[in-house]
Amino acid sequence: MRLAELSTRSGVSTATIKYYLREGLLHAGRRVTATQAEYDEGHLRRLRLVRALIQVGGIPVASAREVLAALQDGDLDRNQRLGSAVWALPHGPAPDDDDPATEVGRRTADALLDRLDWDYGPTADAPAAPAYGMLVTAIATLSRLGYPCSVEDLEPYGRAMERMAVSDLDLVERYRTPEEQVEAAVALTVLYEPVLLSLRRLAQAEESRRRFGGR
Amino acid sequence: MRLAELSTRSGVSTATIKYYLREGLLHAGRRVTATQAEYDEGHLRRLRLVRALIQVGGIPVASAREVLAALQDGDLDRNQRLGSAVWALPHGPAPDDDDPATEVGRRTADALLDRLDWDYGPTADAPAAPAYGMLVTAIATLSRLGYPCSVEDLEPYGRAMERMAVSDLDLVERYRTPEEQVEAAVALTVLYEPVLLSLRRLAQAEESRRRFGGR
DNA sequence: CATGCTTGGATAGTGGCACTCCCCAACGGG
DNA sequence: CCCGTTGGGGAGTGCCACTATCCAAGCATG
Repeated sequence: MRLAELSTRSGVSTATIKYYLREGLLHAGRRVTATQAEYDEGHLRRLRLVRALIQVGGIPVASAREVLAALQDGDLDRNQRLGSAVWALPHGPAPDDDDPATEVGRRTADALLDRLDWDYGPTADAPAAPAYGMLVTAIATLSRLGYPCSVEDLEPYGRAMERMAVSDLDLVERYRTPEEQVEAAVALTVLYEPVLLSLRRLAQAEESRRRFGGR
Repeated sequence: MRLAELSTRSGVSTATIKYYLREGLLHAGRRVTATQAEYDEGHLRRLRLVRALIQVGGIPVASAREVLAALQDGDLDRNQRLGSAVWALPHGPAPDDDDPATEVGRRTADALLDRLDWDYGPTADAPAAPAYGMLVTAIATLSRLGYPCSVEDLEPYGRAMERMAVSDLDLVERYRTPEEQVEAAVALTVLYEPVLLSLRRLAQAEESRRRFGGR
């Protein structure tokens, strides 16, 4: 199909598609002549994924490019590809080690990961995952504002996420090829985030209504 | 204290503080002379909250202003204030009703909220909560990409969020005054989001490692 | 009281990001 | 042959979160 058809079928303007082509989020179509190119269903599928990551998942174009590059890096195995894709997702400001609250955050995070028996914190031979820094920063910020969150407060959240991860991976394993699995993992990681956050806000509203009354 | 001291104590540049004052995120200091103003601990506290919401919570300045305005709206009771504060948080693009996938999303969301026995969906007399639209959009996007998520898939996530909401509200009720409670609720809603998301990513990495091996 | 630094307020400018507009040369159907 | 359409590419736009500059009014010191 031509660019114009890719545009109407995806609902993305040709200008934006050309922008994504330039930015490397979409690979070029098969060149038919010097001035025309042919796109296929793969392009349409990829374009829909890109839009979903950017618009619904809210991730920046540059991060999306890295995530997608990791998806199809033939040099990596399945677990590594998944790791580097998630690694490329935005993860907020790094912990500020000049701030004393960061020390609290780091200790709490380490104790929590230890309690949960996960091993993605910093070690001698591997750098900490970006999500680890994100966790430290968030705990530090809460403590700076005077809302301490202890390991005991956090452990149930960790356990809940552990159960979700199991069902996420179950879902991923329904797909046969590693390519499909890695793409599914990325899509589920990013697109379940708004699902979780909206459910949390709805649950809070519901619980607040139950406790404090009214609507 | 003077603006300069507020700046050093908060770690925020005077230029940025002046910007927040202009944008109404921080109320003006007590005017001492025509060209000098005095700030207090309340300003420092508010400034730290603003920075946390914007930098760690990632919410835009305009949304932060609305959230903070809701916090101190004396005309509302506790539940309403909490509701309108959370209402003002960013919630992504609204569902696109021209897209057939939105219909799927809406039906799934309605069935889910019904199953969970929550009542924050759209009704005859009240508009849907923004988080409802966020949920519909996310489910619709997943289904458009070919990742259907059924009510059965989502219910456990909803239940998990229900339990989190209970412990969130328990934490909020530790505070005595309604002002403190509402501020705590907003801070916990926003700042636990990165905690949850980072724990989820770490849990996924851990589970992926367990299933697929390696590190 | 003169001088020179600081303070707070206002206005304009900066850099990054995600597009979006416009032009051009090359097709290609009638 | 000719005129509308296509793809490529660079420049421009609008928004956002600051940030730099300017100015008049303090205050501090000699």
